[in-house]
Amino acid sequence: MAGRRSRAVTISDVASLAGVSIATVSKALNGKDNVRADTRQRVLEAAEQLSFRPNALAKNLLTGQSRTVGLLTSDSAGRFGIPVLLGAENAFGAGEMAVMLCDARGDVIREQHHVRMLLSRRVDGLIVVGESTNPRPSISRDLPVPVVYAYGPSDDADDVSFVPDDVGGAMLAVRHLLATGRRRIAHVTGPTDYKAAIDRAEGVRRGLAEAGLEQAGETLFGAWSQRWGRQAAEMLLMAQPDLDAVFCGSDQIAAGFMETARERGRRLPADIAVIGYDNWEVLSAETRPLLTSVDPNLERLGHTAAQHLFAAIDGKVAPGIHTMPCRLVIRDSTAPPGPS
Amino acid sequence: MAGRRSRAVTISDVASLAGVSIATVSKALNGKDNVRADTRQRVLEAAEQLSFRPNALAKNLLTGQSRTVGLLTSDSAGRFGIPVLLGAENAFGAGEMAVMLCDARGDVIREQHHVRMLLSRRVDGLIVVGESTNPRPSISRDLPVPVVYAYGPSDDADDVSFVPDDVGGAMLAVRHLLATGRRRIAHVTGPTDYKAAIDRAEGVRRGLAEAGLEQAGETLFGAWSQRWGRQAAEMLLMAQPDLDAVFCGSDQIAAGFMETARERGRRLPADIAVIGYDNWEVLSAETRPLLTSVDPNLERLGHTAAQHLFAAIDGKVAPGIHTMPCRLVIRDSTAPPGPS
DNA sequence: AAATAGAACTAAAAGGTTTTCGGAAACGTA
DNA sequence: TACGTTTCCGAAAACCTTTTAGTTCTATTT
Repeated sequence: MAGRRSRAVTISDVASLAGVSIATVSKALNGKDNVRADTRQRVLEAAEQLSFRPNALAKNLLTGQSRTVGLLTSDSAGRFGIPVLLGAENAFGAGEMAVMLCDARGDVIREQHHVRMLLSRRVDGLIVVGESTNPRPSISRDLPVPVVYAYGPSDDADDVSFVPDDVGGAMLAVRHLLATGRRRIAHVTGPTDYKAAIDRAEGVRRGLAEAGLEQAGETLFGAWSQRWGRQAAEMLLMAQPDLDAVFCGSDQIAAGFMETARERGRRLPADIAVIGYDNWEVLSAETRPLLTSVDPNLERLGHTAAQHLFAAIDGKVAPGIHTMPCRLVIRDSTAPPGPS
Repeated sequence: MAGRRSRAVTISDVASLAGVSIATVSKALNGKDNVRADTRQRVLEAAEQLSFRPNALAKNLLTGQSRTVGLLTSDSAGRFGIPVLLGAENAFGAGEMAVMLCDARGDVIREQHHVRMLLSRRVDGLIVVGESTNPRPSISRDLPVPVVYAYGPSDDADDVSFVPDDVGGAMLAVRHLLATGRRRIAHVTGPTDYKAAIDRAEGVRRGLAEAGLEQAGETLFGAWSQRWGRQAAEMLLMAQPDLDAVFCGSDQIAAGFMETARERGRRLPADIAVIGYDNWEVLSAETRPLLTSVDPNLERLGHTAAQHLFAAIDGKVAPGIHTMPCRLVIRDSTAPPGPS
């Protein structure tokens, strides 16, 4: 066990041991000029011997920058926050930046509390991760540091937001279905109070319009759950017996749909092709057949958000809502009907 | 947008505005004695007016404590790390503690890098979250701060580790199956190189031994996936036609098992009861019937780990591996066979 | 040998806060 | 008035590092 509360070793300790001034130690350790090679060597050895680590607190106090950003999330489950965090950490990684993670659990009070705490620690910037793609109240007003919104955009057009291109993602899916010969395409998605559901439905409309086709029935709005997928399958298979493809608004819906479709004797993907959304490997890599899915590229989104936060810290701001392209991960559930 | 690089307001600004010394401001703001009520009021108003936030960097430099802990995780997906993080954040929350999250992605070099970075920032302690319950190399040697291991224990018995009680969790499951009248119980679980799989199998053995019963066939070790659950179901239903319960080592395995069992015409839970492990709501709340599952209580584990880290920071260490009890979440998949 | 240029090094200040200690004011008592 | 006691306030030190401006050393040139 650790915990010896022995006073931490400081730059002066290194200086005494090496027999030089602290200024020289600082320069030697930071690779600055005007230090003789053998002196630098002596300092390095002394530092090594004492296992000296410069106190970042002191350095940061001096420079006024903490080399830290706050990541404020609301989705405790981490479904969307985590990939963004990973991307951000990746972008910062090499640069010795640290991420302080705070989960507000959808509570405004807690969020304000966290913001205050982060500000008093002098974070250099903030990334706010929404729990959905619905716009959320801005917190940037009167904050002394730049803020970047990821996944859920700010409702203030002057803020910088990065969101996945749900319309484009849905179009990718539809185009792929059309390219593999499907023509009677239905769409099952989540609740109407999710912008993601509305956007994806719009993408379907546009994708089909491009090809001069009609959607097979109205978009079915429900929930993001597997259960709704099963329920929608019952309805669709009954109402539209000649359906040859379904684009689902989430992998969960798709998993549910496929389960019921199989039970009802439809061959997948021969009779009906299925595409999901989110490319949540837990599901998409476990369905039968393996599920083709739209991947919103969240890790890249986080990466980009972090890079832009960097730029904003340096004063280069690019306000507005930036939509980030999705990509389609093609698996077995959309193989062409084929002769097999 | 924010980003005005106006010099941050300091305690001196407040002092000037209130017409007192900075010492008085400090005392007034921190609720110390020896400051007259009206003076304190004046200071508070001045601070409010300038929206002054004390610079935590300066305070921490002085006290030598950063009121920050590092959370080092290896499971990028966050499957286990996140609940632990939430629990830890909860435990710290009120106390103005902050969490710096670092993901090492299973890379030793990256881990060391992160540890160095955290130490130079003078974190008060470290929580290390393993990616499995297998013991992992200790990092506590020669670290100047206390370390607590969560989920994956340290291989050094002098360290403090908190792990879920997998043996006990499995016993809970078996006892529940026995209590609902099941007698021919099989066990399907993950790969043998996971301690979790071994432990749960051991729990099954003990649970059945308590009741003087034999396990229905050998434990089937495979993978943690749904696919393996389906495969195991094929084998089990063939080899042991009179099976009346299956305890699965993960919810994914259970979901796969149930899917195939249904396809093979078994009525669930009438013919066969099923229990999963992890209580991963994404799955357990979506299976048909809803899945009874052992919940390893990870959030509580994280909470406890954080509390003990606190204690360790204050010098109270309790070395050893502490196993934390699981709880059984009973849903429909284990309803008694009943007359219905 | 002296002068000079350049390299190598150091003293000191700065950054914002808390805390200690000494001093001043206010008040009561003799 | 003189003195003691509280009560309140402020000056200054401490935390640890980086940077600036200045000082000392070394080597080269005259």
